[in-house]
Amino acid sequence: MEESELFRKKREKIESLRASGVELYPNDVKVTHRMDEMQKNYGHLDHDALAGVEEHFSVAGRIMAIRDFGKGAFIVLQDRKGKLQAFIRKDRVGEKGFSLFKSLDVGDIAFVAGRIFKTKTGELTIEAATLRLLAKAMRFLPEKWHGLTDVEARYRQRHLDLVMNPRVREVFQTRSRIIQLIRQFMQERDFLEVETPMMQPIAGGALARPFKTHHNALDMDLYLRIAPELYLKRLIVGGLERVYEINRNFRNEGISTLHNPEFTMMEFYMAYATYEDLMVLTEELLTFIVRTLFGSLKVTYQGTELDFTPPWPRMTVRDALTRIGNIDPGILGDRGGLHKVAGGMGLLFEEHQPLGKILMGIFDEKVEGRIIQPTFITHYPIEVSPLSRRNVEDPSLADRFELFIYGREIANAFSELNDPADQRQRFIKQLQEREAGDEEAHEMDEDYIQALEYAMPPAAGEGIGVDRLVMLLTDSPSIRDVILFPQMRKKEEDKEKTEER
RNA sequence: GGGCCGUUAGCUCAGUUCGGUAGAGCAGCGGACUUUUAAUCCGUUGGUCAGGAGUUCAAAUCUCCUACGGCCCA
Repeated sequence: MEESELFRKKREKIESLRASGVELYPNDVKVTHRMDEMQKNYGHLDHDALAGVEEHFSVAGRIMAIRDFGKGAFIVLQDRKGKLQAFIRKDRVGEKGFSLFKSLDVGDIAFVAGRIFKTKTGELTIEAATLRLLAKAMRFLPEKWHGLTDVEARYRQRHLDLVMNPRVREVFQTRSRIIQLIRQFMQERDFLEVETPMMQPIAGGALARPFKTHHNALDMDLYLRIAPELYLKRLIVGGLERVYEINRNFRNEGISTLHNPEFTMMEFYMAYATYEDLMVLTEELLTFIVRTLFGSLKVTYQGTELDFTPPWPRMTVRDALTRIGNIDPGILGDRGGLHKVAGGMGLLFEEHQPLGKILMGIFDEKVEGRIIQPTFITHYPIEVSPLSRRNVEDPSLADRFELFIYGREIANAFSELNDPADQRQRFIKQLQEREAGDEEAHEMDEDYIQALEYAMPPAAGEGIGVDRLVMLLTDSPSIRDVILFPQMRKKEEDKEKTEER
């Protein structure tokens, strides 16, 4: 690619700097303080109080601004947690230090050591006794005032987004905190964190299209997992009783503000528990996270207040369809009526499709988006729940719930099906649907059935969509805002490069 | 998959209505300035107008195709 004049000049400037003996990328300084702790510990002191602080401070960070006055200047340094202004005076850093300063640019990484003081305008400032260049930037940062706003550039060059937008750094710090709180909560309840295969010979545990790959040495097709479920339940068979995993799932489907092909799921299984126990546990987990983060159970998401105060409403799929979706209860068991209603919404179902599937299609259309406050929806049709335990009173229903918040599915849980004979029948049903053209239907997994034949204790399990949870708790409108490197199409020039190879 | 909108300097954006020599701010470069806060002041460089084709005496602007992105719908 043709280099613009701007970059050419910059490169020449830096080469002459290198030729003059300035080390461009040294790594021999010790940083003693962080910007945010300095602001916190000394920001409130006045000029005279700071004059009594004898301590020397060593800080480093990216130069975000330079305000030059000839024989003195202010530079703004940014580290991972904050910013601090440094004052460079010719009569303090000396001739050599000052000429180094004159070569510095916005975007460079610099080191400053010295004492602190307050300026006339009341800003905490470190006065440089020592100034070092730590890493020279070859490229220009985006504009200081507007920053980087182009969403495509923000996702493709997340490093720049992170440099320029403090809010983005906060989102990912909060994401890390949320995951840490999940681990703390699960550990306190004696759950064991485990890792199960990401590459599986059969992509099971959910109804979705997988990514396919191939192992050369074994000459064997493998799938990136769509869920860890069947492996985690093998661990329940093995007697671990309480396990969880926080890891990526991969689904070969569309991309939207709610879907990324790889996304993070917290999935856990608990022996001797039912889906009803998990509703309580879910309330406890989320309220623990929300309360720790906000000190309150009320969170504003995109201008809407979400109230996490338990207990959260519980409603069956059937009731939700009639009360929230305004579907005539008389047609819920009537195939003809359901087809008509679904058709009216532009949903086309073939004749052989099970009733439960049509029901859930209507649910997705008419109900899901309208559930704003945290709500458990229970009693799912058995046909769309091939791994769930059957309800004792009504065998057409599963002992299952999903948690919805702000119109989105956040969690999915059920009492586990541990009867191997029933599990085999369910897989056979799924196979029939697959043969009828449903690519998302579950595959037969003999190995898993064999594991169940050794007896799995009664158990319940749940998956929580971590990205979507982080969206809610960071007020992020798109899943791409909470995934550091969301999936993007290749740019044209990259495609050409690939073809050249 | 469909609809709408967008892509102009390193960044943020005008310019497209109604075709007539490509603009601003920041950044950069040169200069002044030792307590500034988007520092200020003087001067100044920088463009494959996403890519391609077409219409036209003339296209950033009109038409078509392609790529990428955003929002909405499926």
